[in-house]
Amino acid sequence: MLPGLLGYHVRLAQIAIFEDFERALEHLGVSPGLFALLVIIDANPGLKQTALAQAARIDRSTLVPALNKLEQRGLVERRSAPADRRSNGLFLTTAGAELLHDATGAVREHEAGIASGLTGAEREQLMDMLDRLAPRSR
Amino acid sequence: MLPGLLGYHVRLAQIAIFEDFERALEHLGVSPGLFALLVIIDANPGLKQTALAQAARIDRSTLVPALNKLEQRGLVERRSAPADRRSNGLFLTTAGAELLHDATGAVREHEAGIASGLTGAEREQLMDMLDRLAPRSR
DNA sequence: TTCACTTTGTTTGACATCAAACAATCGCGT
DNA sequence: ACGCGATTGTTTGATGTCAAACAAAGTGAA
Repeated sequence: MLPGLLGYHVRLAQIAIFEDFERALEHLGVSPGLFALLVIIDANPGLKQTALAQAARIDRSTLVPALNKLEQRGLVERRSAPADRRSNGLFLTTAGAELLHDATGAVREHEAGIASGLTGAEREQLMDMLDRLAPRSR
Repeated sequence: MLPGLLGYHVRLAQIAIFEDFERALEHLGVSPGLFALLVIIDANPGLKQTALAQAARIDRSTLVPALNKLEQRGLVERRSAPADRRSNGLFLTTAGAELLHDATGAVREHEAGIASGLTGAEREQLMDMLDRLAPRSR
């Protein structure tokens, strides 16, 4: 039964990919979730926490301890916005930008590794088909 | 950056599929994880807990509260094995088998829904490519 | 202006998960 | 027969996640 279900294969692939990602970026202390946060902040300096949570597809409340960790490690800064004293603008520190640079290189190698069983065209097609899955939920 | 990564697309697909699954089987109180357990027990009556955990790709310790819930709901039985007093043989009750039957029908509809944007051939190809991902981890 | 409603970040509670430690039991080698 | 190591199920602790509730701050309508 299970081997005929798309969700089963997607879940197994997800587990395998995240395990490989963790292994590839272990020396940098970067998980898939933290990497996504760094990438989004880097591309959108000054982003509010709520907006970052939406972009990263996690709950506002889940983001809080993650940002605390990144801030304690000196990778991200929360600057209270002058216009709206409720919200924080998020910025990468120099150390954060450097770590993101190193992590990006490691992620590229990881990506090549997990896709090594696929041709370039298959890889594109795979991402395309994944995006067309579960249309009701999008 | 993120939209070029396989892991990103797989994760989004995974979230969407599980959300749809939850919605489709909400009336039965069956999550993807519990469904997998029922399917595996049904196909392998008398299975030990450790073996079930391996088959379902979860930790032995994670299985304990899940089985407690299934047992409390009267869907699964733990029968202590006469040959090895450490282990429990797992069996579906009549109620468990009936629930699994209903759930299987709902899962078939769910599967058709999430795959509605794909042709049958694409669906097969998608599962095949997912299985060829992250070869280092298999 | 004032007051209800919304937004923002945070705290708390519930739950799934893994890893480590544990007692009970088993099995094997001597 | 005995004892050491492995196995089995469980408990405990840490982490990541969502949902609900909350205070502080902003917004808009009467």
